[in-house]
Amino acid sequence: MRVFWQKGFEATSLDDLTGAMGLSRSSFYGTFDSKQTLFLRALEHYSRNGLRNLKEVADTAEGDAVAAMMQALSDPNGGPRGCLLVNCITELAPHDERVAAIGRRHLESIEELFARAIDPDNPDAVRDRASAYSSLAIGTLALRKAGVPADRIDRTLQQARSVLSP
Amino acid sequence: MRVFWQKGFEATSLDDLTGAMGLSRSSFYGTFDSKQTLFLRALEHYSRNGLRNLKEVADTAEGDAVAAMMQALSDPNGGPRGCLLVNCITELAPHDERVAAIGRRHLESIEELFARAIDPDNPDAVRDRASAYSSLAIGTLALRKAGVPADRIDRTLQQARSVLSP
DNA sequence: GTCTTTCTGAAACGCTCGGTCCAGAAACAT
DNA sequence: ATGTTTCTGGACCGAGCGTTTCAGAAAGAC
Repeated sequence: MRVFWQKGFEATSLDDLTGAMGLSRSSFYGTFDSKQTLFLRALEHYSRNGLRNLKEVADTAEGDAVAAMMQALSDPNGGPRGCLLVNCITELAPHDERVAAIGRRHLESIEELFARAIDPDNPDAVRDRASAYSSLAIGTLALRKAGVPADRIDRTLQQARSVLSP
Repeated sequence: MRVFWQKGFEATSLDDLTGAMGLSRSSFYGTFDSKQTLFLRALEHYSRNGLRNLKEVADTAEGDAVAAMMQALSDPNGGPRGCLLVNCITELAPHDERVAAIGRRHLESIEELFARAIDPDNPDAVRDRASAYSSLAIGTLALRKAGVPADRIDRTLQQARSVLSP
């Protein structure tokens, strides 16, 4: 998962994978069906993990939970290259429906977490606002990858939040 | 440019390019230095074109110019796969500073167009808001690529705009 | 016409890719 | 120790990649 995260699917070679896992090629193919299969499993794993972490951020945030979630999404500290699933959506979803489906499910879960954070009693009513928050956080990932300074991105998020808040 | 747009850099082969241009391999290498060089030129061309179009959308919009711009950015009708430059930022910018630089310049120009549309007299004062608009539009591109229905995306944009408006 | 320059189709180059194969090492049971 | 099963390093495969090369066609100059 970590290798795919760093390099993307196409740019990751079998040698990269076996090297990172300490496996020989034969063991690799004895354990996994193919690079594709491993990749899809890595995506599922990433999604589960990411959603669990985000939920924890939302639950343990002191003060504004939405702000904490946006910060976590927009600045994946430790994550080597933004959000793995967003990268994959951009790279592969238009040509691979399985990837698109995993990505769709992941994004919808994020929106739901936002909606619950905004209004725990009536999350359905704030669904569109939740969607706006998550789209905004995802958008800033592109800025970050392009090398826009972190403080400018933070100001953007802060500005958006202060206006989007109820 | 169109081929790179559809398939991304890595997935585009020399045969794809020469086929689309009606050139033989020798003519291709006689005209361009390499796939890389052609790619960077295609990016520059795309950026120029896209900014010109967006400016025209902003200038000729009847009613809310910001809304028209966001619609244009988020739904690249005719564009085969979202915004070429956003795709490239995701795929290549972390490993190629030249791509990152072109992307950064492009994003900054988009923000400036938004700022001018929001307040022609004092664009600098609304820079952060402009940045939020463009990040939001870019974020929805990911939703679209993942296959989220268009009407949901439109509602998201509308919701965000109505709250972000001054 | 002929000479010169510019172009181009096709073959080939060296390399890397994802995936397969198998002789033999390692582990285990008896 | 022996027989059986499980694993693995490394060679190998066919295919595709970006790039180079070059004989010969096309075009132009005179």
